[in-house]
This record gives sequence, structure tokens and C-alpha cells, in this order.
Amino acid sequence: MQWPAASGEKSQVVCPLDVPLVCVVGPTASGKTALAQRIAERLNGCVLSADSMQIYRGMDIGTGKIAPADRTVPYYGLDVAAPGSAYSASLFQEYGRGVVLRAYEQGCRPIVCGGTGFYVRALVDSYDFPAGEQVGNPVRDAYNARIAECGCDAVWAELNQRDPASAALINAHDAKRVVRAFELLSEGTSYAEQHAKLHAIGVHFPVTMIGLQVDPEILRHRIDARVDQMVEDGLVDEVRSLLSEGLRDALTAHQAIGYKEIVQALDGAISLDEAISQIKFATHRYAKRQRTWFRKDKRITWICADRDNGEELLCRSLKIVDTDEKRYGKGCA
RNA sequence: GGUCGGGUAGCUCAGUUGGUAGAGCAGGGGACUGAAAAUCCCCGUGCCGAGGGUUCAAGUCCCCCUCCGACCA
Repeated sequence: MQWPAASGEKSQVVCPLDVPLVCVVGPTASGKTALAQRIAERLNGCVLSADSMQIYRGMDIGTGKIAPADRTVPYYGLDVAAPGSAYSASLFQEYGRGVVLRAYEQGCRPIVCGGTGFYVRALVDSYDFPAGEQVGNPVRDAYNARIAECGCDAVWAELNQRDPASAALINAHDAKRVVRAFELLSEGTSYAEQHAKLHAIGVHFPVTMIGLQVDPEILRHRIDARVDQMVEDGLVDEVRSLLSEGLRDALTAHQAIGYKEIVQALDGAISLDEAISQIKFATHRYAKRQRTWFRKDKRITWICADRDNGEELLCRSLKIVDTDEKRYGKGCA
């Protein structure tokens, strides 16, 4: 996997900014939001959340969305979509890039707060998503139905007939990607073709990436405490009210950790205690995947957030931002 | 005190007629171009409670001890 060069290399920059775009990344419960907000306060900026679930209106407690009363700077990327709608990385790319450019125009510095690695990359790197039906894609529906009927392996075998290059890149059990491969074929491209571009991806915005690193054991305890707090704060009621708005049929929102489990508890399939412990375990695994995703991005400067020491984290972050700006400034001159 | 269960991987447990152990969960690692909090791939040595005995060979049979649970007193 190739990663774009450091932000200082201007030649690759498609859409140059005056200064690098600051991104705070890291696993869930690492303290991204608090740090991003503090940085935004200092830099006279705003926060752009890059989070596939906080994007949904009404999903507040379970996604760890910062409460309106606690917001000290303008926020973007929250409550952008209805929970029933299907959002995506490409929609976020379009939205997020608009936010970034508008903010710079207005002299407000956006600070990206990213939990969804794919969204951050779609925003910041030169991903080029092919055109096609975004919602209610008939190809997607058709192949999902086929997989439900014949099993994923059989449908993968069919893909292997039509497009062996793509099939070779996709595991025969990976239903999401098998379906996506057929979608891409219907759009005149292929999974293999798109995948090949990964190795040559450039940067769209120059970035300063700050990663919050927390010892896994400490993070696990923090997650558990946070889940208990969410339940105390009324997660069950939130899910109940989302159900009345059609959460059950929501393609994406229904997959959110903390929501799908509570839905099961409300249905009586599992007890509330079981749901709570499942939410904790699912969140641990999610944090592990986030760690894996961000770990390979060499642009990230990691800072230790084992302890909740906001001032220290802010100082270190501002230093990183400052250093990067100087380097970038030099590159431009 | 007596009877019966049971003590095997961090947890819940499998382990066939004796051939030195294996699942699920948890955990770890990895992949990822329009669902990404999704989806998928890889990773299991543990005094088989302690001690003794039978046997070429014991998690598995016998004895004894110990701990937990249930029942009877």
C-alpha cells in the first residue's frame, strides 16, 4: 500500500491551501473531539467531523456526538443526513471538500476530526469515485438478493467468470465487495481497475495529521465506561425514537454499533445486559480496526493520549501544526 | 458428616471404546476506491485442580486429597 507523500510536496497537491489541513485521527474514545475543538478554538477555526455515523441526524448519544451546549466553535459533518438515508464516502468527499474550501474562504480554519478512516482518506486524498447510482442502485439490490438466495461463493464464482481480475482481489465470502464489483462492471469500470489506482493515489489537500494513541488496555476500560454512560444518558430512548422514524429499514444507520444491539434488546431477542456487553465488545473490535487503518498512514504524528491531559495534548498538537506550516511555507516559496 | 455432579486456553465448555487436547466467545495481526461503527482474511502449549497407582501409554480407569455446586442429614 502506497501512501501519498508528506504534505510539503507541493507538486502533487491538486487543490492547494494556504496551510495544511489539520486532521485529528485515532480510535473511538481516544479524545479526538475534545482535542479538535481545542485546536479549532486556538486557530480561530471550526470542526469538520469525518464520521460515518455522526453524519446522521438524531444519532447522538450512541455515536458520541458532542452536545450542542458543549460546542465552542462551528461544527460541520454532524446531522447532515436523515438516518433513513444511505450516506457514503463519496457523498462525504463532496460535502467535506465543500466545507473545507468555504471555511478557508471565510478565514475560518477547518479542523478535521476523523474516526472513519475511509472518509478521511476520501476527503484528503485524490480518490476518484466513478459515477453511478448512489441510492437504490438496482444492480446492488439484484446481487444482494442473489447472494441471499445462492450464497456469496456462487455469486463470486460468477464474478470470476465475467471479471477474473477483480475476483482475484476479492475474497469469495466478502459479500459487500462482490456486489460492489458487479456494480462497477455495470458502470463501465471494474473493481480491479479502481483498485489499481490505490497504489498511485495523490493528495488532494496537504495535511497535518495528528493521531491520538491510547494503550489498548486503557482504551478498553474507557470504552466500557463510555458505553455504560451512554446507556445512563438515555441510549435506549434514543433508539426507541429512531425506530419510530424507521431505523429498522435504514441501510447504513442500522449497522451502527450501539443501535443494532439495543434494537435486538427492544425486540426481546436478547436482554439489555447482553446488549450492553455486546456493544462493548463490538466497540473494542471497532477500535482495533481503526488502529489498523490509521497505523499504516505514515503522515500521522502520534501523540500519547493515555491520560486525559487536554492542555498537554493541545500544546503538542499546536507544535506539530506549527512545524508543518513552516515546512509547507518553505515548500511553497 | 453423607451422596451425586463438576474442576481442561482470559471466559463458557467439547473431548468418542485409554494413544500427551479442540470449539465458541474474548484478545491480537491484516486487508480495504460509492454500505466502512460495514465487510472480509489470518493467529489456539494449556503444570487437562494436587499427589499416588494400573498400563508400553491416562484429560480419559483406580485410590487419596483439595476446591466449587446441588441434594440428603
